[in-house]
Amino acid sequence: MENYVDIFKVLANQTRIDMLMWLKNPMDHFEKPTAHLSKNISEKGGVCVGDIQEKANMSQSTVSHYLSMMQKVGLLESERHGKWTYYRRNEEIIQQVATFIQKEL
Amino acid sequence: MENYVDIFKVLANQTRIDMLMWLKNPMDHFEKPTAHLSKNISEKGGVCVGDIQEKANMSQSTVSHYLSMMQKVGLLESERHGKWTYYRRNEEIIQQVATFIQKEL
DNA sequence: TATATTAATCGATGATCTTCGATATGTCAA
DNA sequence: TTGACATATCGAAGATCATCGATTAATATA
Repeated sequence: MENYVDIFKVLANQTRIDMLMWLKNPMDHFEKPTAHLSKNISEKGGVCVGDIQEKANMSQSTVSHYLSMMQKVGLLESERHGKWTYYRRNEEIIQQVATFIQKEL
Repeated sequence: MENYVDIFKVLANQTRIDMLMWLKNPMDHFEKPTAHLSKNISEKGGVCVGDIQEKANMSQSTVSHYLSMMQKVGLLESERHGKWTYYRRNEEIIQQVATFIQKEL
């Protein structure tokens, strides 16, 4: 895992915070989040870049970049299926950040 | 209170994180944190800018600026006594940030 | 009141972040 | 194998951040 400063850098942006919250309950924020996925794959969930981009209303390159930096610090995990890359939250790391602030910071 | 993004911006810097941790247990990190303070004042604690600067080993202006931005977003509170300004943690806000991440983010 | 001390503010410069469009890469389907 | 589509990467511009030294403001004291 990464340094907490790097995680805070990633969180220091409203769009990226929004993305994290959208992914908390994909059904509430995306039309058909797993439309391209076969059932067994879609169990772990995740939303593809295109859907997130549409919601974020930013350029494809920016959204891809944001998602990749969120993954780099551990807040998200990704899985590629065919043409699509699905991103989902890494709940463990997110809780670890909360615990760090609560106990150590 | 401020937006959480602004709090994360403040936390996106190792020196500022260090400062927050030093202030968690001033006795462990500073010589005589309350040397200039009369007893009744020093009960609430706090460390003056000069002591924090010495520990941080950065310029006076940078340290003062950092402390003031930490205060602006609510992570610290300050109190001036004579020539000195004492900074201490705002535990409530800090816990609020932890809770935000744990429950809402 | 003049001076020393502590902290805050100002102005500048280099570094990093934000964001885009263009291009490259990977993958499916005709 | 050639397009079409989804995503990733590249390179650039403008904005914001990090950090400093110099100056100003506030306070105590000689």
